[in-house]
Amino acid sequence: MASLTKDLTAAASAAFSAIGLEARWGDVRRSDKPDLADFQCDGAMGAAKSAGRNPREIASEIAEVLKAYPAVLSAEVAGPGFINLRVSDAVLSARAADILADKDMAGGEPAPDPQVTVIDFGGPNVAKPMHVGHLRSAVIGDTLQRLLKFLGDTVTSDTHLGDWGLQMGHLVTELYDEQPDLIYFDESYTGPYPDEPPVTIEDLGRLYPAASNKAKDDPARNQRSQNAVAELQAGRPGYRALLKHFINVSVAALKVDYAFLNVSFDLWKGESDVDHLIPGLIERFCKAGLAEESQGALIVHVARESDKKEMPPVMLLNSRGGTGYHTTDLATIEDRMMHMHPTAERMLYVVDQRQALHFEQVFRAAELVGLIDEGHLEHIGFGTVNGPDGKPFKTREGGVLRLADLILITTEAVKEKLFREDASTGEFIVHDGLTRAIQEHFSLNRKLGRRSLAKLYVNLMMTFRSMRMKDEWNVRKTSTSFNNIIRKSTLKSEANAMHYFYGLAIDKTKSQLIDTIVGHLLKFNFRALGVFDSSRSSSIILRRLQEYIEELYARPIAVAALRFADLQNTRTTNYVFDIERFTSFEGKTGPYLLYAAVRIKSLLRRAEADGNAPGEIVVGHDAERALVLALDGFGAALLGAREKRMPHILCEHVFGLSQAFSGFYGALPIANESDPALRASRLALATAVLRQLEVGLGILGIDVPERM
RNA sequence: GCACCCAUAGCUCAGCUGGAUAGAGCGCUGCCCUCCGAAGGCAGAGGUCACAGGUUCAAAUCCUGUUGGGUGCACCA
Repeated sequence: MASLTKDLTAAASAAFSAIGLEARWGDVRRSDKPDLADFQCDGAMGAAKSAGRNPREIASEIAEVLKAYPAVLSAEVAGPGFINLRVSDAVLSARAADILADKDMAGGEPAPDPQVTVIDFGGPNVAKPMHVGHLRSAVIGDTLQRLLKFLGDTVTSDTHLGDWGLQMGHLVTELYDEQPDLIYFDESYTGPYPDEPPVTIEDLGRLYPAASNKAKDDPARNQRSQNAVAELQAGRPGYRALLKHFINVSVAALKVDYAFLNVSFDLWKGESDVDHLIPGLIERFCKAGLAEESQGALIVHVARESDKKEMPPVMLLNSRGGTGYHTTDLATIEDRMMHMHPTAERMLYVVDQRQALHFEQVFRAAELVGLIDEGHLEHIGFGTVNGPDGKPFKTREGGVLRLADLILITTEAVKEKLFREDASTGEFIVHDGLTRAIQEHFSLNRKLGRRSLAKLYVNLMMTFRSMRMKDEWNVRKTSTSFNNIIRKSTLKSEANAMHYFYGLAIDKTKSQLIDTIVGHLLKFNFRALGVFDSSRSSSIILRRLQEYIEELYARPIAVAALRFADLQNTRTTNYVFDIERFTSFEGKTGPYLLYAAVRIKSLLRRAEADGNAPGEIVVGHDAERALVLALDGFGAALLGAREKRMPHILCEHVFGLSQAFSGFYGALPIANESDPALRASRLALATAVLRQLEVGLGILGIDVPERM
């Protein structure tokens, strides 16, 4: 069964056709006014205009036809010619059951026109570390690949590394200046070259800016890099071997950041991979009579008579005989069209909006020379990530923010949110979910009773005390009251201190102990662990705690925060990066959505433990109706997001669904409902919501943990 | 200079193949935990949709112009 929206649209379209009007007027959507209707159709007014008839008359004719349709409970004409539709509770119940039964798509529908599609991520540059700008390409591109695959497209994703230009020349020459004796620079050497890379990722990060800065105001230095590129592109073996090392070292580092963000690729190709295709490609342009020489370069004119804007030519070869990204992009298109199985039908380039002109040029050139049919290359541009000043995000020092650092500060911001401090006692109140999660985590693996927790607490306090005494941490970072306690003169003796802390521990419950321990660890960012004797059992427990909090708890939240923050914005506009807002557990954020899903999981766990199973869905209450109507919109959201290549459409749906669930949850008992039939029905509804939420979030690259 | 994008609530943003009283989040005000995770819910205040014309029964949405902001314009990719 298709979605209700789709069914009703089909019915209305048929009704319009039946009275000799265009079917397109039958478009039905969710009603703007939930008190008046479930759905509405506004087509009568448009149809009336083009047919020269009375809109209300047409609307009532259509409404009459729709009334006979089994799914329609009522069809009323309102205002100038709106048709308000209501569907019965039985229809909503059936639709909900359908969605619940749909294990594969959770109520979505496959695309009507699946295609073999390549997604090009407009590659990170091998010479430069990934920065905030790459967040967008990674996250948007990855979401599109998940979305298209989910809807039935055959997708191949390719990082398309930037590994082929002046940047490589800079790396080669700067490395030469540092280590001229490396075997790679010996022209008489014929190989083989060592397997071990001569540089680390840190070296790359240092070499490129160094060379780039020097080259800026030293033309001779720049010339050296350009010459090195020419030699590299001409195939000098030592340089080729270096290139390979640079790429490998860089890719290894990139994989770490991408893995954190849940981003993966089918192909890790780069510009250098199509080098061998370039001579043939140039030949092809020449034979077609498209290439011409201009100012020492070989160019292709792509301007058209109808162009309003200036359209610079594509440069196949620069005046030094080198190739830039125009040429490699074209060669890459050729490569994909010739060598992919099945043959690519469409290519999406997920690259900064500022590259729009470049892609228009390349697309035109590709179409001119017949590499691909017109309209099958799409630039999926996106806006910049801005700082609070509304300008592209910069660090305090004015440099670009590295993606790795962005991930780090996001994770730290999440950890900050996991506890608050009671100002009067200096005790920590850790987020309820984390306490629960830890309790469960430890109870699964080992018995961690109140007694051992108390011991752990005392050990930790004693460690803090000794650190404090040695001034090993910044006093300002310590809470005032805790600082006061530790500085009490009576605690100067170790024996007294231990006695005192045991006293405190005895008064605490198990979860208070956990909160205090975890709060201190979060507050001091686990620094205390470093001074623990690693052989002590408390140290092992604390380390496992740290691992648990960081890997299994903070990380999923940070990923959700980061990905959702980026994806919920309209792809094409710039957005302001506000870490506090994104990591907030309140509002339209990743963490909120996770919370919504986790709460359902918790609910269902409880019901299961009580022996209560989901059953037949019987919709009755308004909150239930609203929830099913929200579920019904999934398919349209997915298809809309695919058609427009706009992930925020899916974000809107997922957020709206969790809001609808919260309304349902607040209005009605679910696991606590005493009537068994109602309870079973609501549990089934909750199950359907959870599934769709998990599927939707999964497409956004966000995994839902069991607890948070 | 030329071109493209943007301007909607105090803030951050949806809505833009024209449709009813322009939506959401944050913030603000008030209620709701002996009850399933209150990181929640419900209710409320808050808007000349930058400005001026035009098309239309109907404009935040389409057209023209103005102002203000961003971006790009062949040898870095």
